[in-house]
Amino acid sequence: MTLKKVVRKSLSEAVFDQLSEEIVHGNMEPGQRLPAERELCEALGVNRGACREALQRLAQAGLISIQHGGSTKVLDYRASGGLDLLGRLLFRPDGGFSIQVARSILEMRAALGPDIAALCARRAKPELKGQLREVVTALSAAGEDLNQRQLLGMRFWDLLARGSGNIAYQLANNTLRKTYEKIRHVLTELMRDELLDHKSHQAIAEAIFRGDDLSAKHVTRGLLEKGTSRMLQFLARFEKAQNKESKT
Amino acid sequence: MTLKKVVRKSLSEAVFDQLSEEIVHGNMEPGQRLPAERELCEALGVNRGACREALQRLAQAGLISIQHGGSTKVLDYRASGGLDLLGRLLFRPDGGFSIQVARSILEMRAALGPDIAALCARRAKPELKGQLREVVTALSAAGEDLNQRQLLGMRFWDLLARGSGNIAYQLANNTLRKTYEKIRHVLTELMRDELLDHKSHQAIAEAIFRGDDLSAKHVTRGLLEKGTSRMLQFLARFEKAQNKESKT
DNA sequence: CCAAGAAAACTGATCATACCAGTTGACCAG
DNA sequence: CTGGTCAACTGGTATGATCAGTTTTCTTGG
Repeated sequence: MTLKKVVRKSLSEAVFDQLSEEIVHGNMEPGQRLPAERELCEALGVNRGACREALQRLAQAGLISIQHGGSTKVLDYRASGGLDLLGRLLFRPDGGFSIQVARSILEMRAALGPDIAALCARRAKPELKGQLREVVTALSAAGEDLNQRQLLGMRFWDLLARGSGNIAYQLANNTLRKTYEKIRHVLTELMRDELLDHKSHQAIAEAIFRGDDLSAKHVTRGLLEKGTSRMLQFLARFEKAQNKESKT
Repeated sequence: MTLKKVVRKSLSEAVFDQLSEEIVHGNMEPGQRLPAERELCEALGVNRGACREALQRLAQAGLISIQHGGSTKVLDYRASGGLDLLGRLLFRPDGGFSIQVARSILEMRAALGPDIAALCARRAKPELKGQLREVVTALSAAGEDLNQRQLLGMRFWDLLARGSGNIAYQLANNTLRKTYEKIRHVLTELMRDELLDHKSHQAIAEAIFRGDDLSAKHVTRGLLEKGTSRMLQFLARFEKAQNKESKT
């Protein structure tokens, strides 16, 4: 039996979810006016405070623009949204996930990963190296437990991002991790090869231990490119099938 | 005469700014309890609604964790913050900016840029190529007007990110652009060489026009590495001077 | 004395209502 | 056509009450 954490949603969060979903996947055009707060909260059956909290959050996410006295307008999320939108974009209303967004994430990962590893090799402090060693040890002990390997993989990348001394990488990694956590269970089998490639993970760690940035970058690139191309290949086939299906 | 847009801040935004500044640059430890809403709004002299709006936004930014019934706790922004934190991290309380954060941003830009250009060369549609051509034309007409070249440069990168067909790059670019807009005026002279390197910009555009991804990547890497290393060099000198100063 | 359970105190969540403040657009005088 | 006035609309602030969870404290039965 696997127990799942009960999610309790506040009203403002429910409103936020509904509106952002409507903006991202619905039929709201950029520039379109949102109903006035008083109308909106009446239509949604919630008090104005909850409604305002949601609207403020939407504005922070770059999905709407609020102007005192004027009306609230929908923005083009592609031009003003932040990286945290990835999670919402990835999942489609029908329950599946967007292949285009998944590809985007994989490409970004492949572009950043090697540089993160290289910087980590150059800058990591002894304490972090120790933690990294523990993760590698745990990885070699995890055997073929793919779920466990995914969790350790996240920790692996968290450490690399931290060790890179690059705060932008750390923050981007935070966002990507949050997105990954939501989708990793459907990717488990697809990532099998990458997850089981213990040799690469070990080689990256060892390159970092000895401060060999070039080697760290090179091995990381190999690991990610192999995993990425494999997943992209699969996604492309999947996409084709999906298109064919949607044409019927 | 240069007119600057008047900024009007709402109460909730002021509270948000103050608290996030306190968390990021102040002395609040992760795990520390925030005062209860009722105390907080009294201490700040604002109503509870404004206070709650700010707290909800802080939670969305990954700076605090709110729990119904329990108390609100400060999180470790390095482990849970999103990329939009960059802007706040970049600027220090004393008015200057953090060299470490600036370096991070430059490194990220250097890692992403070449891949963005390559993907754009592979995927850009005719319409986007047309817009890109206009920007390049405008750049060649801008002469040595560095301010104008900065603006066109932003547009240049916006187009590349959009043309890459990679939504993650677009969203990351949005965040980086927002940060850049806040600091670009102090970087103008420092970026002189990069801004005036019209040859590289033109070469990137032309590589994109003919779908030559490898060339686009290569030229972009050259442009960014040159600009980055120059700025990093300067920042390193600056950092040294700053350290020396802080020791006295 | 201790552990289980009830009660109290505390915290965030929701609600209703009133009023303040900025924007917009229609209208009118010059 | 310009500038000003005013009414209607929109978001912002304020207050006070109540609901709903969590944490702490205290009681109680063993």
